[in-house]
Amino acid sequence: MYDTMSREVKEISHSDGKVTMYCCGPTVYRDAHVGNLRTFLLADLIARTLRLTGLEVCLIQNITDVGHMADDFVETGEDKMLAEAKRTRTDPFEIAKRYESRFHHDLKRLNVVRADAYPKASENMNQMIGAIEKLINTQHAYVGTDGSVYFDAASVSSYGAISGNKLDSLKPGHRYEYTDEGGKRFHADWALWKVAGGRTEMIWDAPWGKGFPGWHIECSVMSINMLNAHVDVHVGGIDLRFPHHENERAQSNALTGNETVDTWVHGEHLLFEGRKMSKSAGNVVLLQDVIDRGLDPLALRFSLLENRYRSQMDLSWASLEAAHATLRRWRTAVQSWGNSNDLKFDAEINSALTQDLDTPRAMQRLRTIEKDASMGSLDKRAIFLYADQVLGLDLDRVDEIKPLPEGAQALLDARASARAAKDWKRSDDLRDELKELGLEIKDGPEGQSWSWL
RNA sequence: GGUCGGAUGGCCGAGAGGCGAGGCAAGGGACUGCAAAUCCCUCUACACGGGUUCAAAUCCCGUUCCGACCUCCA
Repeated sequence: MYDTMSREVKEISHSDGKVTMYCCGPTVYRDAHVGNLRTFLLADLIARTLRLTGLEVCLIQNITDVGHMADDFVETGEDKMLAEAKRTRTDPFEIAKRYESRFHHDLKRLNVVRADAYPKASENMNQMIGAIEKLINTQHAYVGTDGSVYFDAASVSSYGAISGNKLDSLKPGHRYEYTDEGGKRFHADWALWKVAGGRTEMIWDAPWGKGFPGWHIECSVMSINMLNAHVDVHVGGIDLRFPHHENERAQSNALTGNETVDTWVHGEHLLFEGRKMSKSAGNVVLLQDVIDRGLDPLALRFSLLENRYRSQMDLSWASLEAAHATLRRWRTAVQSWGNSNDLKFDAEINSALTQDLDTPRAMQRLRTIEKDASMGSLDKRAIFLYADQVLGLDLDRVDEIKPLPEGAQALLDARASARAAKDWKRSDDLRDELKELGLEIKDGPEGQSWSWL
């Protein structure tokens, strides 16, 4: 995989065949949109590919339910969680709980294999406080003049290694007006613990007074605690490269005394119809929107697989519809190739996936196999099923046998007789009626057949 | 200003120095009572200017344009 820090494609490390993975998860104050899901899918694809090669994977994905945007408290006036809570007049923990369960629901619909654990910031408060104390004791952090605790960026000499940002060039003034937050010694320092100030909700007791943790510390603490202080692969969106991962790296290395993360993998952004997804552009697309259009949620997965994770990708309804059509065609084909559950190793698919996760090449290989007249059906099916272990498109899915809606059978029979009598008008009308019940009618040489729309 | 990516046919998009990915859309055909589905065919491109090479979409230099990140973000 391509490592953002060394800027090269490198082998994933492991110890005794076990790979530890960490993926920065969602802040649960709203639904994850399809762009967020692209990053979560990336972690899934890496984990599945590693497992395909026989490695054992332990994946941890955090859930931020407190503290996000704490650094920005002064500028925006509100924490995202609390703002949403206030807007909907709901307890902030209720909001977190609701969106957390929706997050899991979306992942399931996208066939993302569950992580081994989903630790929450709010449930790791003591560990975070302990880590902050340790950072203070080792001179990496200090209590600022406002009572909050800050990390001393300059105390980690290699700060900036991931993003290429140097402390000097981070000097304020280029794009943003520097707003003095008051308590810091140095502009690049960031908060580990914010004292509550006027805030009354989502605050905890700590040696420095009631308050809440900074956003970056949770990932350091959870990854170190749950993965035995070493992360082989760390996954996240490209925008987290700086400052989140830069700060996380500084904290983690200060806590463990060595390079905690071996490979930093960043997924590029997903655009929708040419523009970055944002509320103001009005082009935020949720998985539910895809489903509401009558598309299989896995059509989204299909579309995402057709692009490299390191490239910006432009998604559109046209590409989702194309993916949906091909997905259906593949499932029909796989079904027509038999019902064996055999898997067949394919060198090209294997090398495409294991060399920096080249999913488009794997998909292209499947298209070639689909058309290859010299290959037998059983082999085709076995290779498709082999690839599906990573692609996760449910290629062997057989449409569930739902009972026919009431009256549908009578309509089908009536249409069969109408066709026999060459009463085309009536036949077409009946076809329309059946369509409204969700049945698609196809006339073939052996008479009519139907399938679910 | 700093750092990093891009630029490929109507559209989306792979490209590993040398027999032109693929998909979508469109047009034509086969099959159909019609439709749908399926199959066949057609449309053949690499931002611009130099360079290296027998050979460049691919490597090098320059130019133009676009995007991302640079204390909100997946």
